Amino acid sequence: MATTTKAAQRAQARVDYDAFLSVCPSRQLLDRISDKWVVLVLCALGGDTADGGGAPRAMRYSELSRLLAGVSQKMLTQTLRSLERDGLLTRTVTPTVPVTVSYELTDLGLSLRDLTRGLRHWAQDHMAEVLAHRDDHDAATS
Amino acid sequence: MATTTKAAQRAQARVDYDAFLSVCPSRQLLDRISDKWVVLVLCALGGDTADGGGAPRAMRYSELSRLLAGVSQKMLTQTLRSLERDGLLTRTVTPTVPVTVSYELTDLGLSLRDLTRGLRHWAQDHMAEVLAHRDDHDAATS
DNA sequence: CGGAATCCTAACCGATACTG
DNA sequence: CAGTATCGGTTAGGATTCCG
Repeated sequence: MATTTKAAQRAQARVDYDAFLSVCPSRQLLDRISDKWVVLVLCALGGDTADGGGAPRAMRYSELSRLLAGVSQKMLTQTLRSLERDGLLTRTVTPTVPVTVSYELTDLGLSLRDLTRGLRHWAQDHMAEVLAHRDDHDAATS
Repeated sequence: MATTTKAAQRAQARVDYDAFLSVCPSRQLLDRISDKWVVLVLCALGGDTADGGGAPRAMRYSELSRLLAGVSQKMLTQTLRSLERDGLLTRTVTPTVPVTVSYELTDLGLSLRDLTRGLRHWAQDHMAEVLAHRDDHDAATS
């Protein structure tokens, strides 16, 4: 055995490359932010509906579920949990007869929402352009 | 058989819910943007390195590969292809002896980079805050 | 109502090997 | 150098069912 071993080389590489983006602490957050459902939940709770208007407001679980629709309750719950854990939203349980739970963005969550809103608007604004490029490319490489 | 059938109900639901966010055309773009490697490639080509400075510049495949490091060539190629297809960057092949390929952001890509840069900065700025919340939460739910 | 637990498939993604 | 092709492990994520 012994002799170099690819594993050792890989381990070394894993140390070397970390310089730029890999273990940068913001990477973990970036990964979290770059989650599809995270962005959508932020949009929903932030009142950033399709028309771009609306004020932030608390919403109940079922309300979110209905609004985001395409999401399974598993993903919704999972997303809400992680956002709560990170302090981007608060979860309030009201022990009424059938339990009532409402979610609301914190200041931290609101600040992030401003950015995700930008992403949404960019997507809307440049949609046509991107689709045009896509067609050109597909036609050229057919 | 016949009788309602859950499948039919689900099919109906699938039509109903599309109103808000599901089939909104910006959703497809949002999904693309919300990709980890897409954001990193944009940062790299946009000159948005860890220190936040730098001007956009063309980069070669191997250069990107080295800079992003954690990425496999499969993911890098795949990401670059999709970005090229969407017109966010250009791929230029120079038929030198060993082929030279360089990638550069288009205006469209640059406009998106401005947003992803914002995300990166948000992540850096609020990193500590998020981690603090996370600790609190973990301690409370232990 | 608002979840948690289970199962199970589809996709992502990394490692390897081969091409031009 | 800059890819493509293939295989396999890991995980995301959907459907279903049950619980407080």
